[in-house]
Amino acid sequence: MLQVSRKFEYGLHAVTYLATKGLGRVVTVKEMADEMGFSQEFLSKAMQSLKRAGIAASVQGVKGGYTLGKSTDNITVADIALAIEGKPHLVRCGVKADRCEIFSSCHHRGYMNTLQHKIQVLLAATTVHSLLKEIVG
Amino acid sequence: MLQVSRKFEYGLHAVTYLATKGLGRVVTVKEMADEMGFSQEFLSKAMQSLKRAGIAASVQGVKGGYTLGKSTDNITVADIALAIEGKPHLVRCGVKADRCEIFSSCHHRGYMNTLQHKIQVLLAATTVHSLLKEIVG
DNA sequence: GTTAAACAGGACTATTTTAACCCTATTATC
DNA sequence: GATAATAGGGTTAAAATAGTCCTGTTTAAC
Repeated sequence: MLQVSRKFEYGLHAVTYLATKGLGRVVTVKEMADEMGFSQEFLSKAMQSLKRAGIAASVQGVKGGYTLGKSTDNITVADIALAIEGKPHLVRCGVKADRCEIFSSCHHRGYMNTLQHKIQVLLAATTVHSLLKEIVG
Repeated sequence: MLQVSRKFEYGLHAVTYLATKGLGRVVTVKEMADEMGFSQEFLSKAMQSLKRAGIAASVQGVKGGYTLGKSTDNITVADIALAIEGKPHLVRCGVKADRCEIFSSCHHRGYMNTLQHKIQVLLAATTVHSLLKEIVG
């Protein structure tokens, strides 16, 4: 519970990997998957999500691959989470009200929403740039 | 992702329900399940977890049931989460290192740990007492 | 212009986790 | 002793996640 998905972990690793390679360098999914030791196909899905969100940019064709789509101080952990997992919903009723048996009488929706918002703020407070400093430093 | 489990939701509702009934009143699982409209058996498991953690107290036998085990300002949302879901692990390597393919070369463990800690602080900042004020007010 | 290396993405399968249920104790009241 | 409750182990069912497969498209190199 309250665990990040593997796809998100993959995506985060990929973004920092791209970042350390510099903006110019085009990196293939194969290279990243080999380097980091996880499924190429699955990482590929994560990259596609990141691309759609503008966090990564892709080059198609033979010499193709991915680069970052924005500067590292313009990408937050929250952006990556949103790109890969969509809007967060701490509780079920956030996804669909009918997933909650007691939607109409629920007392916690207010609290849960502010809690979710605070977690969001936490994620948005870290940019890839600041993450990198931790890694290098 | 980053969603609270149903068992936790049940537990939280149960705790606030008990709290509104007052410390003296012994409430059966059946009553709570009926009132809140969810599975009696499953809620029962949540109550057992809460009891083991001292958040709820139980009375066995015919007139038995549950009451709160502590005062409402002595129970935080973090306590309930811990009682029901155990120690939180935002990332897999927190559960078992061998669940992570790149444990030794991972760059994010530090960040993930502080992030988890901050979420923990967030949950610990809300007591059942303060939750109740929101509900009544 | 054909080939090959890469991304794009839909559809499917497998695995894991979560939720729910069943059944048998045990406890205590009447 | 009957009954109404908690206690809890074990099993099944459902849902979410992770991973695979396959086919198409793009483009560089030959």
